Amino acid sequence: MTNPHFSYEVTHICKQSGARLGVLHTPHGDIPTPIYMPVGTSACVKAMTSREMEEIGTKILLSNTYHLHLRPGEELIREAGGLHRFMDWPHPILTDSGGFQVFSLAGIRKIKEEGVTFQSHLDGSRKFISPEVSMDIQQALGSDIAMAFDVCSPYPCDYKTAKEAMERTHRWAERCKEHHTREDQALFGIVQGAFYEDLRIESAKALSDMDFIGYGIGGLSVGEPKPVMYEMLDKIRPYMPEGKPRYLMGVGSPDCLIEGVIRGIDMFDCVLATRIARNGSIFTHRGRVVIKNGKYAHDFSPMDEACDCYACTHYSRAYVRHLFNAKEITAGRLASIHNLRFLLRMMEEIREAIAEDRLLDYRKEFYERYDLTKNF
RNA sequence: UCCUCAGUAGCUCAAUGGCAGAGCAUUCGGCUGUUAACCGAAGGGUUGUAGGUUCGAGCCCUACCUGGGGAG
Repeated sequence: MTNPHFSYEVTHICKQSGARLGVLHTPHGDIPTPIYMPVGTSACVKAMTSREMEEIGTKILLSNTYHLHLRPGEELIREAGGLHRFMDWPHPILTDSGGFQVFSLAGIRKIKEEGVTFQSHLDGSRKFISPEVSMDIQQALGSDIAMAFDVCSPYPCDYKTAKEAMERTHRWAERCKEHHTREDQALFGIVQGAFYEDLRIESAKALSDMDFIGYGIGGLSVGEPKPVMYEMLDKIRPYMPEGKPRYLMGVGSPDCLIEGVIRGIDMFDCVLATRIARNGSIFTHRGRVVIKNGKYAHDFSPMDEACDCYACTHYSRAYVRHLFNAKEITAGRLASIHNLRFLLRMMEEIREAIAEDRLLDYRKEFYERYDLTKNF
């Protein structure tokens, strides 16, 4: 199936690692892959303005069907002229389907074949989202990429439950495809199957047969050890369509980005960078730093001397630490600017490394300088 | 000078005569398709001082010290 608004081309394959370099063309611009997508759940990357998002090099960002449906509602956003205009982001947007919210808000929902009934976390009112409803909402929002409404299973998860969740995800994927009509919006299917190799492979094959424009890999990074996630990626890789973008959903620590790209992933999104930023932690080229710690009270060097972001070129650790200490709202803003820039720049480096066939060297250099066990 | 009230964790305050606590602050940790500017943990005390009563005193009694209020 061809769509005039979307195409994905692989431009280079790293001879050293097999990782791919590509470009995803969308109605709001081209996206170089592999790419990291900052998350703006409620039509806003927390603490950031769209101008700042552009300045740090964001190519595409994420928003969320579930949250925008509850507030302010997709009709208001349609009235505003669509999500791009509403939030002043003229570049690509991907919307998550709400499937993950159904999973993470467990306890106040009931999943049936038809769809999910749940209580709004905002006012307790009864709501219903089905594959069709999710498609309607995402089409009203007008994102460039819509995600299928899936069933995410937990970790650990027994085989029967995982299989049922996967099979329902497949049936729902068909319904999403059936109901999705907007040509200027790409629909991605989502591979599930928990942590069972055969289910993951079965899911990858089933989704491939449905011929989506791109594929999410869901249900990972839900509490399992990293090697377990990496193993799943290795297992399904041969069964993922070669000419389509692969999106590892919800993964975005620096080490996971590299490991994911090496395993053939093209797209990532993650709240980690912005969440830990607001809570006083930052990424640096040497590892994670809890910048609110007392030991930085007199440290007048930048958060990361190797960083080119606005925060690092203008402010010191002591200053940012003071802002956290004083509960100034700018603390979370500066840390967010930095953490997002850190990941975006790292992805730029990864793309360069792929182009120069030296991604394994890049990974080696990364682990030599980036201490996963200590904070500095 | 007298009367009166009050002195408990860095701060503001709890605690029938029966294991001395909370909130905030401090320190440290966690955070992966955001219900998160959030959540968790730890450190911190000769209960103003000195005596007394009591099996047992932060609490009751005496004196003193410090501070607030009042009278003169």
